[in-house]
Amino acid sequence: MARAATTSDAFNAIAEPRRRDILSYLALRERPVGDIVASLGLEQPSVSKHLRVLREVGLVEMRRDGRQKLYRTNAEAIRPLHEWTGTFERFWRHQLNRVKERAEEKTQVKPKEKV
Amino acid sequence: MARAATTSDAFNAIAEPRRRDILSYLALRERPVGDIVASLGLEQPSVSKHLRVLREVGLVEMRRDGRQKLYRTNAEAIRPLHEWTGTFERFWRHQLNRVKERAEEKTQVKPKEKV
DNA sequence: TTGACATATTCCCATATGGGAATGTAGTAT
DNA sequence: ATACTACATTCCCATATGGGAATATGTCAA
Repeated sequence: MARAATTSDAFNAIAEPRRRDILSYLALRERPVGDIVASLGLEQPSVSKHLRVLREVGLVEMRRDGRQKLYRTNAEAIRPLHEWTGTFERFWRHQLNRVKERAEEKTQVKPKEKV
Repeated sequence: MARAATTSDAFNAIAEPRRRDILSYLALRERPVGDIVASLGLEQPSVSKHLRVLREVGLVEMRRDGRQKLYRTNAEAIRPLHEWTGTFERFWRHQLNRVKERAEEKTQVKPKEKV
């Protein structure tokens, strides 16, 4: 088997940096494709392809407006990623505490240290 | 250009479901490779390859213990992902509020509704 | 209809997979 | 040295890219 499709889930879809840029850009408000092309400096077909991937995993939504298509980020779809990464929060807190403790030990050992 | 390397950053590394499983497994405490193989039911070479990817982007750390190698998750490396996804939190909150508002409107329109 | 505009799709290609199988390497024990 | 254990690497291959170029589709205007 090769690598999983970029459309297999949100984790794969956001692996591409340009798609993350697009998501950030479209989070503020809906925009036509042309705005994305102009603002992010990508080729139009490239943007369309990225939008398709994002749409297939539910990360963006689209509505038609005349001959334009207005896209916007569906933040709800990012939430599971935030929650999954959040399950590690207590671990990096512990790691930080350990670092702090060591720093405090050092301070006790070398009280003359410059602050 | 093809797709970015899985080792290009943490976003690409966690796109693979098995690597996410490994990260969760190794977050609790350090483990030898054999434990991962036994617990997650993957082939040993496959686990070694995934661990290499995770190590190259700093998501796991390793120390030798006799003939074993003990791996553990470096939660700090997951933090940037949590923070990036967190930038969308206010947006999904807004979306939720809108859903709630509409639900409340409905309740006013139909006060006889069963609760 | 014809034309212009906005977006999407298709085709081609270099590249990077992830799995399976086989092999390599390092550490330990005898 | 030999044998065994624990991991890592290599080779092969089917598959899925993402970019560029070209083309197709859809919408509005005259």
